[in-house]
Amino acid sequence: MQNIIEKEILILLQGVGIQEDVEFSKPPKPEMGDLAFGCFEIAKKEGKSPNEVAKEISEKINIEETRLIASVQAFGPYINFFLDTSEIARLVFENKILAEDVGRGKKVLIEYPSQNTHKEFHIGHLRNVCIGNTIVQLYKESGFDITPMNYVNDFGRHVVKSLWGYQNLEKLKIENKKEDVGGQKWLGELYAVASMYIEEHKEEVTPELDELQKNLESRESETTKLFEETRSWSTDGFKDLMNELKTEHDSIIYESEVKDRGQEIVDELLKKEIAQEGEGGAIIVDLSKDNLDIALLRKSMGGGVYMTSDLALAERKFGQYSIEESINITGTEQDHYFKQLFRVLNLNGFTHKMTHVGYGLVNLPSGKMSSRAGNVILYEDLRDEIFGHLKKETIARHEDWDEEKVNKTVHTLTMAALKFTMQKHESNKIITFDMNEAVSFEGYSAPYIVYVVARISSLLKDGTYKAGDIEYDVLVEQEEKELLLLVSQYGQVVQNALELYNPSTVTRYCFDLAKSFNDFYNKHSVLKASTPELVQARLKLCVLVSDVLKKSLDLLTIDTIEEM
RNA sequence: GGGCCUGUAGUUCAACGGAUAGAAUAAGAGCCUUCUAAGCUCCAGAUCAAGGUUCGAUUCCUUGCAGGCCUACCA
Repeated sequence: MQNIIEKEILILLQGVGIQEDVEFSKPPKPEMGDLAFGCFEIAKKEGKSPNEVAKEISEKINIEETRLIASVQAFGPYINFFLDTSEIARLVFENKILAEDVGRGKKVLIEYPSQNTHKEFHIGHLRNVCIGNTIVQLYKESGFDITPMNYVNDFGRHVVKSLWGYQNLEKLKIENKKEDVGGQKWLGELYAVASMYIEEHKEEVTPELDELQKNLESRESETTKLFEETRSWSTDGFKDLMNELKTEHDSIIYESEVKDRGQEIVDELLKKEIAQEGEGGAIIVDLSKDNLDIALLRKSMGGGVYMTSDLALAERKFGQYSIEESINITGTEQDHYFKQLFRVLNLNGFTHKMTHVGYGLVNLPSGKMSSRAGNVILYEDLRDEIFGHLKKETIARHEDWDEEKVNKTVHTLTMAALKFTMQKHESNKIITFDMNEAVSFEGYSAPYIVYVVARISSLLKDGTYKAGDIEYDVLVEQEEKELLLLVSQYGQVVQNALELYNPSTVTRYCFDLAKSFNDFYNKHSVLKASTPELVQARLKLCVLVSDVLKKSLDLLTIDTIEEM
C-alpha cells in the first residue's frame, strides 16, 4: 500500500516506463532527499548495474509535470526525491487521513483475554487485554465487522482449589479482607494461598479435592451454590476491570457451557477413529506424523481437558456468529497447543479459518511471575502505583488544580501509561516488566505523547485558530515537511500493525510523530509566526497532528487530555 | 532427545536483504523575561562466535555457545 504522496510519485514513474510496484523508503539524512527507492530489482531485470539504472531513470523523470517534486537525484543505486512542502501540504490537507478499507464488512471474532475465574488478574493478563483491544481497533479501523468475545474458564482444578480454600479458611493466612479489596481480588489471593498450601500438603488434601471436584461436576447443590456465588465475585470484578480498560465484549462464553458438548465431540472423534485410547485409558489423537506429538482430549478418569472444551467452542463460535475467521489471543507458550487444536479440528473436517496470535509473557526482573513463589504483580496494584506516582508529579506541576481535576487527569494518564508499557515492545516478545520504566513519563512513554496533544490544545485556546482554508505556500520548513510526511503514513501504520498483529508499530508511530512535533515546536513559533497566513497554516498543521495522534491513540484505547 | 522463540550501546528496545545500524533510558555538558521544561540541543557508547549464500547480511542457511517456552492426564 502506498500513501497519498507515494501514489503521486508512482504515477510519474509509470510515465517513464516503470511498471513495478516500487517500495519507497526514507533516505538516511534529510539532506539526501525526502523519499527514495532503490533500483536493485529493475537493474536485475534489465541486466544493468543499479547505479546506471538510477542515473537513467532520474534523468528521464520530468519534474515539470508535477509541483510535488522539487528535484530528483540519483544517489548511487537510489533515486532520491526532494519534495515541495507546500505541495505535500495541499495533498495531505485535501485528502482524508484514513486506513485502507481492506475489511469491507468481513466478520471476524476475536477471543481474549479468556482468563480464569477464581484467580488473580495480574499484569500478564493486562498485556493480553491491551494487545487484544488494539487488535480489535485495528480491525475496525480497517473496515472489519468485529465480534470481541471472552471465553471464561470457570471449570477445572483451579476452581476446585479455590473452593477448597474457601471451605478451609482457618488453615490459610489471607492478608486482606474481602470487604476491603473486593471479591475478585480477594478470591485471587485466596487461590494463590490455597494453591501454595495444597502444594505443601498434597497427600493429605488431594482426596478432599477429588471429592469436591466430583461434587462440582455432578452439580451437587451445596457445592454448586458455593461455586456460583464465588464465580460471580470473579465475573463482577472482571466486568469492572474490562470497563476500566475499555474492553467491550459482545459476548461471554463460559467453559462450563461448552464442556459437555466437547465430550460428545470426543466421542465422535473416537467413533471416526481419529482419536484413540492411549496409555491408561486417556483419549488422545496421535499427531506425531505432523510433528505435533500427542494431543490429549480426555483424561483417563473421563474428565475433560482444555482441548475437550475448545473443540466445542470452535464449533459454537462459527455456529452462533456468521464469521469468516476466529482469532485467539494467548501467550506464546500455547503456540504448540493451538497447532494441535487446529490440526485435530481439521482432521474432523472443520475447515473454518482459525488463527492463533501469541504474545510474549510479562516477566519480572526476578524472573517468571508465579503465584506459588508469591512474586506476582496484580493489575490493581500496578495501576495504583502508577496513579500515586503520577499524582505526585501532577500536583507538583499544578498547585492550583482542585482534587477532582488532578484525579481525572491522573487517571487518564495512568491508563495511558499502563496500556503503553504493555504494548511498546513487539507483541511476540517476552517483556521484562520494570516498575521504574512503567511509571516514567519521559521519552518513549505515554505521557510524552499525550503531552503533545495537551500542548497543541493549549495553542488553540486563545481562539486565534480559524477553521477553513489556508495558504499552502507558506509552509516551507523542513520540520513542517517531516510532520506532513509522517501524518501521511497513518494508513500504512495501521495496515502494517494489523498484518503482524503488532501494536508496537502504533506506539512507535505515535512516538515518532510526537517527537517530530516537539522538534517543530522548539524551532518555530506558531502563534507568533511572521505572518497571519503562516500562523493559520501552522495552527492547522498542529490540529492535523493532534487529530492523527488522537486517532492513533484511539487504536491503543488511550484517551488524551487538554492540559497536563 | 525433539519442536518453537530469542541473543544488537551499561540497561530496555528499533532496523520489507540495502545508503553512515536508529531510539529511549542511565552517565557528562548546556537551554525557561519568548506559544506547557512531562520539552529541546550537544557528548559519548552496540550487531554472541565461526562458516556459507549474495553485488550487498543485524536480517537468509549451517554449526556451535547462551537463555526462554512447549513437549498426553497443569492451565
